[in-house]
Amino acid sequence: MSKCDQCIIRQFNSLKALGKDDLIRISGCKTSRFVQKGETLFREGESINGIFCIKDGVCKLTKLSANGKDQIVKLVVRGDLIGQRSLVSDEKSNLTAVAINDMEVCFIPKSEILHDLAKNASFSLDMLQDMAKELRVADNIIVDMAQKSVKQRLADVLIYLHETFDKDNDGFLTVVLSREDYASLVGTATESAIRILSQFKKEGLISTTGKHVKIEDLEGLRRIE
Amino acid sequence: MSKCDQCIIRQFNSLKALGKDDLIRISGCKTSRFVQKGETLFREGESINGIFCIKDGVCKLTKLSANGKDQIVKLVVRGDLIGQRSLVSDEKSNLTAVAINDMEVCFIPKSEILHDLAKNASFSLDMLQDMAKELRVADNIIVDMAQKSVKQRLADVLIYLHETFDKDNDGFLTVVLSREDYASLVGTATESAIRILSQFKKEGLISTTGKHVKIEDLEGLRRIE
DNA sequence: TTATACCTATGACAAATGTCATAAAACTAC
DNA sequence: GTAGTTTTATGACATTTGTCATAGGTATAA
Repeated sequence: MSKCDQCIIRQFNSLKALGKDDLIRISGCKTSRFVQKGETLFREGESINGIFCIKDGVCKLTKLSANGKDQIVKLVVRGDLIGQRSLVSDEKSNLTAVAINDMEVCFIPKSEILHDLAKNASFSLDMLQDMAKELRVADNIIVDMAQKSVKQRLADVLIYLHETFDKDNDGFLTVVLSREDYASLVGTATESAIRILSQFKKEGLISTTGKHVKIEDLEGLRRIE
Repeated sequence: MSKCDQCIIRQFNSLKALGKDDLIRISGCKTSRFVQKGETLFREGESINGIFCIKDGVCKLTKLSANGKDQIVKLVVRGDLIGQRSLVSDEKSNLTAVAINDMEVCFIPKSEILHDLAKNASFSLDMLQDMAKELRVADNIIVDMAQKSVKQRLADVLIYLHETFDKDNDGFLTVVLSREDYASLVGTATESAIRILSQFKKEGLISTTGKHVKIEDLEGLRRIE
């Protein structure tokens, strides 16, 4: 089993604030797990009792809305932690996590993390900063949802994907989302997402092959209004 | 000048986690301030360099959207703290704060709070929990913005106001918002908000006199879809 | 490979929401 | 109180978005 203190992933999240001895202690009780594409990591309403550290892959955090549709609240990528909120507020998860890729995740039980939160001020400050950042992003999403058109939001998502994820040799995004996922990210009907993506394709802003998407004209997407 | 350790307001926020000696130290450097209705506490992009504790009154936190409209992200009430995010992430404010009522606020400079964050684990844990809660609320708002109709969102806002704020002798809400504020809270055009409020009035769900609103049929509002 | 299920695409239409114009009401300053 | 200004109200219409139906593609497993 790999050790946390030798894991480069932790450089990308709050775990970097921990010292070597803490990391070794955590190594001893963490579990590692492979999650297949489409598999559910945890569901809304479940107690997670720990945090997940994403070693590889991508997953979507969704929330069931009043009308029965799942809405994607956030994409979580390699290096991110999930479950901090439920951990510190000692509540059940408000979100469902589903793998979009094959993933590799580590799970650190609650007690270990709480131990560090209570003892290590720089660790809890780091986590506080992380949450502050998430909150700022959430504020931006709220405003965008309220004020931007579906077309703009979809363009934003494409720009975000382009800036966040790798491309293959032909320039296609390595994250492959269904049209339903795109719809769920921007909060619209699947048909609307399909229609707008078709339009973007016609306008030469993107190209698609099946579910694979390539951004052809980033500046054009930025100009969408 | 009143002392923090004798202030009941702190029971409602993270400051309750501080001990008497810390509170007395803070008392010594805090400032107290009256803010008139309509006055701006701080603007998006400014450095706040501390946190505000709302002793009395209500204010709106808004964010300028790409299309130039102000969107209300949150209402902040008596007992709430503002500025924690910018404080811990050491960034300029991402929101503008404008008083909706006459307010009384205390301002605690950054250095004092950081001192406590670094030293007092239960204080920083409390603040962490507070932010976790805000984040959960933000997730809910994102989903609502994406999935609910304007009418539903406006009904939600009315229910929220009814549950959060006091009523006068005739049952009217003591918070008085302009139609523009209502529109900005749900993310719609002012005319749309006016139209829907008129409709609610016709249906007997609310009654209005000028800007004053009274919820007449809470259950009816909950049934809106 | 083929059958099957699922996903994508598109048209037609309905419903929701935004925009512009204008009038009435409410608020403010004098 | 009155004049002037802002806010609220409402109609008419344009635009956006959602819904339903249906057809064609694509992936997957036996």
